[in-house]
Amino acid sequence: MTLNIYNTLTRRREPFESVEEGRVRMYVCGPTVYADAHIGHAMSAIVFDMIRRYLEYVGYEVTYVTNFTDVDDKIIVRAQETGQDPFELAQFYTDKYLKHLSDLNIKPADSYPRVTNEISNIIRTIGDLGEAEYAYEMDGSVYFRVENDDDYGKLSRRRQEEAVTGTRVESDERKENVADFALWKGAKEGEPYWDSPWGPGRPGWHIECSVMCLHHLGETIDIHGGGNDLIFPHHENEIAQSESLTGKPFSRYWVHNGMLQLSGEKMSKSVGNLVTIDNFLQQYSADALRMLIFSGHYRKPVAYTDESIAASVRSTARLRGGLRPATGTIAVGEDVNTLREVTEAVRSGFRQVMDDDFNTSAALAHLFELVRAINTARTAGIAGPFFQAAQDTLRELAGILGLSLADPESFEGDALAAKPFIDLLVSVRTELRQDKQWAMADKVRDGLAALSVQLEDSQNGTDWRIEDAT
RNA sequence: GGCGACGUAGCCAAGUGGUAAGGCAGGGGUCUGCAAAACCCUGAUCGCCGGUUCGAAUCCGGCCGUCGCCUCCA
Repeated sequence: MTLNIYNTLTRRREPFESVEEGRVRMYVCGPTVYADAHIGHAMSAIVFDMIRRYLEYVGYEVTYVTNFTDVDDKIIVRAQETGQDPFELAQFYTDKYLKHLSDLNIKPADSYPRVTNEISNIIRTIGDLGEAEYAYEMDGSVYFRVENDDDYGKLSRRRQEEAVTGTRVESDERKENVADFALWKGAKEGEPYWDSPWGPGRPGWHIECSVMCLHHLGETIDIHGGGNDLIFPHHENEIAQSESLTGKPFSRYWVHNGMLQLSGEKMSKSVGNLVTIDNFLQQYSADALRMLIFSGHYRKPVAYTDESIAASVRSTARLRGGLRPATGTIAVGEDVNTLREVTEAVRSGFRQVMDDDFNTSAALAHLFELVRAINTARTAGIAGPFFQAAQDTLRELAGILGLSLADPESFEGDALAAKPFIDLLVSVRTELRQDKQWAMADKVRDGLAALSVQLEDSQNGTDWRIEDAT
């Protein structure tokens, strides 16, 4: 079985082959840090985290780089509005975003380059582009000369003329061509700047990613990722810059995730229809968000609604239920063999569908199949190494999707503090039940349920767990 | 206007030529003092129209609808 990945560049699924055998270099466009990140940003980070984890699972050594755009127009505007220093503002949101990544169970990148740390490389690269006639200066700014790049538009499948007929692009600059874009922006009064051969200014948006890729990963990387709203102009322009400079393919595979939607349109800061990551995590678990995203395909849009997230919460709980401990002692026999077979089938099935452009939805279906087998086995009294192995497999495969399957109570301090009291109530209720005082026993149970503590009676006694909405 | 994606049961969603995975919700049942959890059973011919084919949700054409990009954007 080989991994196939849909490549935006060719609009086809292609067998995955990395430049260097056994190693994958991937770069994922990160956020511009000027405001709280929302769960649309989280979706992108989660999708590429899953891809990274899967690549590692199938044996690749992955070098994962994701950047921060920490100087740009929006940051400057925001800083002016709030009277803050733009660099402090960017630093604040960078730190916050890093915290979010960790809260969302996203594996740390190998490096997190920032534009402001790459200025000298950027200036040198712009200079090289200028020498090669791909760039020209005008009034202290430098532009990329699209006309000299003969395959410009190959990623977005757009021809230059078409960009012009859109007419929403109003360029009041005297660029040679309206499609030309800034590599270096001359600083206006009051804006942060760095000195350059073209005077004080700052990098354009696209050049940073080209330079950071080149600097941190090399001339040709394996996977370049981001949201599909970046295809044009951002990634198109990155290709133009990088390939004009090196003469080599910039990235072998271009991978783009679909947009997270709220009320029927793309969640975005400019529209204002957003749920911040902070907000989300106050109410739900990181697993629930992953479940929502992975229940569909990463390239398709995902609708965020009360109903869809509620369903994700429930299905996450179902998956987690597969990890409940064995209750019996049977370690051999036909039921054990069945469990073994299902475990193996699920393991290979999972891989097969993930190999097909990361079909997480089908992968989850396999996980649910395994959960059912485990639950059936538990009910049949199965325990021992094969029961353990089935649960380990569930944990491992869920882990590839970045699902922690952590019991919510384990990370809720309040629940931990309440534990002795709950245990006490449960033991009192057990005595009431032994005396067949059902009314009182039920009152205790209902009371606890109202406080989100769900009791479960079984032959081995009474279990309880926090039944929260996450 | 240009480029692109999508339209599958109440909801979410997989499935790229051979008679529709999975999850959530609902109904019935087993278990239980009752409940919860778990397990079993239960539902769709795939936006509409036409075409290709022995055979199409899957291919082609048209129409309708939704979304993305074309401007900052994960």
